[in-house]
Amino acid sequence: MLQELKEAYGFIFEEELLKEIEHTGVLKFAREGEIIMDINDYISSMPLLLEGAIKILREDKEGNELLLYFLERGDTCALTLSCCLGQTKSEVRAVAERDTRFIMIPVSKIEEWTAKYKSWRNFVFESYHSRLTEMLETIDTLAFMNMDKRLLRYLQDKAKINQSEELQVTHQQVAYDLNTSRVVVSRLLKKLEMEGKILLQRNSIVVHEL
Amino acid sequence: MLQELKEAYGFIFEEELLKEIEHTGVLKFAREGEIIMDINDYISSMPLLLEGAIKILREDKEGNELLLYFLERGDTCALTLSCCLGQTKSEVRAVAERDTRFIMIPVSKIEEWTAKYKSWRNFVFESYHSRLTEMLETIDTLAFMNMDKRLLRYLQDKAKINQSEELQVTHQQVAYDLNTSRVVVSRLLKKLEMEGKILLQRNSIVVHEL
DNA sequence: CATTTGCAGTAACAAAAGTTACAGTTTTTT
DNA sequence: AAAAAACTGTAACTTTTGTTACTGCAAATG
Repeated sequence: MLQELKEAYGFIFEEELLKEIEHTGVLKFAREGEIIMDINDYISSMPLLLEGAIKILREDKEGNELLLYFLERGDTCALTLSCCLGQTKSEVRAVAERDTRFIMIPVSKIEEWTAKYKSWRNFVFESYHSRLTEMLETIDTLAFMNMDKRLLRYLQDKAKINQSEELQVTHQQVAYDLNTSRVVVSRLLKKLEMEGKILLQRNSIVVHEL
Repeated sequence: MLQELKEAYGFIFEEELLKEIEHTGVLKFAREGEIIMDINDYISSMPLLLEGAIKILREDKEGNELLLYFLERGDTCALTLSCCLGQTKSEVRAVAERDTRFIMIPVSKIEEWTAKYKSWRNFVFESYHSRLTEMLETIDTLAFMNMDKRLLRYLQDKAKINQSEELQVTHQQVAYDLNTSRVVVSRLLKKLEMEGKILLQRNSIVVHEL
């Protein structure tokens, strides 16, 4: 585990903290599609991503979903952090976007390290900053962009996070993430294909403009 | 200043910290409508609200605006905090919703107190939590609600923050906050009036359901 | 191999939101 | 007092998004 830890966090944390993480953290693994954390779950530990990617979703009372953002190696979820420290339930759902490896850190250590290590404090604040920024970007897309732009942006983000131009998704899955309908997605995808920005295949979308 | 400080923050901060705040903080005053902090401003201090209310806005490249949330007594802006600590430019605009009194705390002290006072650490984390929660609510309204619901919710929030059922606003001002057009606002306001939820007058809207 | 299921394409229509234009007020300015 | 500016209401129309329904095709299943 130490080797993997160093690759993802060696540049931010000092040797001693890495050792502590290795010692107290619990290594976990989630298969693609697995729900790592759900809405209303009580959270008592936070994840440090080693490999893979996680998508964070919001849901309303009717069960409509919306993708908030992706997490990748070196990230943690500030919303989870916030839940941990405030002893509240999770406001979001975390789903493995790909097969994912991560380390879970218990709340007690989070607080302890905040007092003990400056690098950890910085990491925590940095995480809050990143997540706030990503939430702002999400708000931007919702408030200022039409569905066609949102869709293209989504495809580009997803391609980046999966490190592949070819996305193995159905139109329905895309529709869920964007909280719209399958028909709307099919329609706009066709338009994007006409414009030469993507290529449509059965169960897969190839994104050209990255 | 101490008296005012105690009223707003006496229950959260210990005596010693209150004294430090009184000593290093700079008391400021902003008239209704005044821009307290703008997009791309470099931020080196964070505000603690004593009296009044501030609205936080987002803007895109075309100049379209969107209200994110309100701050009131006892609040601080986690986005500002985040900017301070990360030495980055402001991502949002802060405008005095009413005449407002607040204390500005320089970055150096923010960091110093984070190490020194547990109550301050809690306050900082609590602020992050509140702001993340409010951003999530903003996202909910954008992603899951139609304009009529968003409008009613906006009016209720605004009435609450201004501690008055009667809002002195024009339809155009409402339209700016919700990033829609004046005509749409007028149309939906009329519908809300028909449903008995509000009363329309020139330059003012009376909100019944709170 | 026949059947069922899941996926994509598209038409036709409905609802929500945005746009343009103009009229009738009230308020402010000159 | 007359003119200009600001505010609201509304009609008519467009664009965007959502919904329903049906088709054809591919993949999975028995």
